[in-house]
Amino acid sequence: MSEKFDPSQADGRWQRAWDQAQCFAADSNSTRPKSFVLEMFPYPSGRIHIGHVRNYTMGDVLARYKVMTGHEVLHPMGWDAFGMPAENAAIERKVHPGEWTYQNIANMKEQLKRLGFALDWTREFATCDPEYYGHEQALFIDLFEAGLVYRKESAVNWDPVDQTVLANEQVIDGRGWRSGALVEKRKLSQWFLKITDFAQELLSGLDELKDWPDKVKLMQENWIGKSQGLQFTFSLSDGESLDVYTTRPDTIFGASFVAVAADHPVAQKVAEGNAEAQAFIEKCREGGTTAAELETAEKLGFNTGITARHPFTGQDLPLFIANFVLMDYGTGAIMAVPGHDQRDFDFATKYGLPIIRVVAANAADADKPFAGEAEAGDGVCVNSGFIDGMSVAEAKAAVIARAESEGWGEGKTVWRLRDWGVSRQRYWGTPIPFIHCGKCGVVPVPKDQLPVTLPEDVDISIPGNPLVRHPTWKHVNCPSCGGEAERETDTLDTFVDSSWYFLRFASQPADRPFDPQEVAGWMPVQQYIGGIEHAILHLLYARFWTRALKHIGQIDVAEPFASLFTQGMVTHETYKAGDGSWLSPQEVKKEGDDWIHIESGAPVTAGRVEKMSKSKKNVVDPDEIVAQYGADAVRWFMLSDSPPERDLPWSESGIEGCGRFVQRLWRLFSLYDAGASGEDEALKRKLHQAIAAVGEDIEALAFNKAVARIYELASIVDKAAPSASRSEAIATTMLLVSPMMPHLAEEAWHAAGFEGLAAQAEWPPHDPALLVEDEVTIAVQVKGKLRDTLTVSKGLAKDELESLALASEKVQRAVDGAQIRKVIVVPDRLVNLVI
RNA sequence: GCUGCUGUAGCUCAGUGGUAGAGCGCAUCCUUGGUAAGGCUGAGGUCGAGAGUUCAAUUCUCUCCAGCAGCACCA
Repeated sequence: MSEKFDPSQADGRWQRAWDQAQCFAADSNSTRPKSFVLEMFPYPSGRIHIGHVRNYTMGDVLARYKVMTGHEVLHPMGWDAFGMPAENAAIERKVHPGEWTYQNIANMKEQLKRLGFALDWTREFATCDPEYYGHEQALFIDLFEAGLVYRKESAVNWDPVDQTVLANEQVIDGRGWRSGALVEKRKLSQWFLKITDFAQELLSGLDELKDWPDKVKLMQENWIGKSQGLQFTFSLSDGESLDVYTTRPDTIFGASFVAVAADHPVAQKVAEGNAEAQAFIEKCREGGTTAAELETAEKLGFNTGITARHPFTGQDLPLFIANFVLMDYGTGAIMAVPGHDQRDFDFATKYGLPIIRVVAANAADADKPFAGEAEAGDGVCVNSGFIDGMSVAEAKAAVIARAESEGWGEGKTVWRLRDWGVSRQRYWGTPIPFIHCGKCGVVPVPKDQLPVTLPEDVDISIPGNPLVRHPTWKHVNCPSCGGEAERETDTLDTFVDSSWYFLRFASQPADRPFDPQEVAGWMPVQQYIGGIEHAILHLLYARFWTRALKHIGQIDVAEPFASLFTQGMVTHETYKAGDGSWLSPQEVKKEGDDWIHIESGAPVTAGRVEKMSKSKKNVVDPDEIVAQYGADAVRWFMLSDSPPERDLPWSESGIEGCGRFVQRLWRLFSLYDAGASGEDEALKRKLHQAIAAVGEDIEALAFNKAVARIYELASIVDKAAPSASRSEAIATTMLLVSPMMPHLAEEAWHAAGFEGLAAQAEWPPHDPALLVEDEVTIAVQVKGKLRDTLTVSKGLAKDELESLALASEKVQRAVDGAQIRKVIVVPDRLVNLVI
């Protein structure tokens, strides 16, 4: 064995060996238990960043561990390759988006390979491969035929300069993020997926996801936003009627006014003959919608002069147009109960409207005044006619029942979730496979004509969708009547591409999207790992697609990801110069307690530890550190220190320490001696405890704990005297670190003379009998304070422990002749003398 | 405002109803043919604050404080 481990030549050598042995190609026909380990596939932006390295290292350790514990593992990798950055790059660099994308994929694949990930590259694909998106088009048509896809006029953000629709996130302060043009609301015919049909399923399905973080489930629950209440109709004084929705029908007797949104038809009608109302509506529209603005925005209203008749009391309630009522939730109109809703309370206070108590802690408090704010809590109904004395829950049911029997309202469930608009007026996406015919309407492209591919000869540098202005692409004959027709020129939201890619990883027939049998063998994904930023959209869409495909009978699994893990970010310190510009960590140094700029000597502000980003200059390039320290040290660092779900602060000393530990293990491994003899019982126990603990930690994704165990084991083995037991411990340690430091493990395994690859070796079994110590240390306390310890054999009887404790000189001194009132003996743990 | 998570050594984190731990960092010493390094030894903790339960609380319960994150005029 050489004296140092040299990653620069060992890493590549073992990576090639794994390739040649096809170690990580998944066999769908294997009889072993199957395990599908998946990390969220990357967008091919050009370079792997450190967050990818952390994400994929975690999945890799689990995948390698699963291989070693006898599983047939599917651990694939691919590319979420459609999207806007490719179009932007095309504009900036005058290259075709496809060329740019595939070049990035080639580069990033090389980077991933240098990290030694145990990936099945035979199943690699990019979502921009016509083969992949062709199957996606087929699935889209299937969903259309099942009634889960429809078209509807919908208001979109339209950038008049770039001639495109923008996502909400791309509109900043009302302007297009790139053009800076004022964004217009435009009505366009858009494609939608009926995710709302699955709202209840997606909500109740969360309960079955035992191995998902509560945080993510809660976020999805909020997003789906189920609320139950009463929708009912007010008769208005102008002869019309108005529907309102409330989740608090129990407070209906406390309603003192009615309010509609500025965009509500009732408000529009009032504005027709009333300039003042018109001006008020305009003012409402100007209001911002950010959280901060909402926090401080004053409640404003306009009294229409119309009144609404209360269904129970017959009272005439004034009807306001109010800025805090939203058109797109419920019916866009509310009954306002100032006593029990803070917004209504603020409004009523401002406009001098009655504030009536209808819920109180008990009947005696029926006329208790309000303490300056609304009371939203539970209690009993008061001042409320026939529901007086009922609990809030009883009253809700009673009011709904009465409304239904009298025919002026009904119990209703309202969802915050909206149908998913998937139309994008973009080039670099999956073409929506439909044809518009003047005679036949919207006709799906016949499946034998799929894929509908993107034309290559496009000029993307001028604004607008190149598919629209392409000379020939959109002109086709109607598949139904044969007449002249036009292709749909919208492409699909890229979230569609990532909503079913795991199925394509599991099964890749040429003639259909996937094979249901094969999918059944692999799905659901046993462990999915990715960033928390996808907690809602991607994970909800993927759950929806899976359920939709089950609904139309294509697969038999309802939830795609049995277990989800959201890993933390990699962070780094930030530094700012006096002029506010960011400095990289290489440009600064610490002098005493202050930071200074190395070049100029000027003082520098050490900023927060933040997510690595180019703009803040606190990035570390994976390639550079792999070249410097080797893949194993980098992988080890990604796993050590922080728990995987928390942020990991990058540090120079940390990676150096990891590099040293790799060498330290190498020296330890070089002590392996097949001919050593002699038993070391104590070492054996430590070894078997470590085997069990490391395995448990990896299965629980507690990688930092597994790392700590290995540090501990390495110290113990290092200090042990040579023996057959020590050699066994050294060889076993090679296997224990193999999932985390696979290159070092292979090199040592090979140098020690073992056959085969460490990556394919069996995970060392542990002997449960060796997990318990045969000697234990007993604490001896006097009045709960530790006075002495005793080392005794395990399982010693209580009375023997007691007499041993009393015999202790230190204990006698502490007792100091006092009378012992009680003795507490916990076998194998302690003796406590109470005096 | 609502919801969730986190407070243990200088830093990053394990852990436990009964003796407070690891890595890094720091200090001392040794090695100077493992050397842009290796090793020995060591210092360092009111386990966020307070109260309760208990023979015994860092651990269980409650209250509070601080930090982080998500959601939010959702009727």
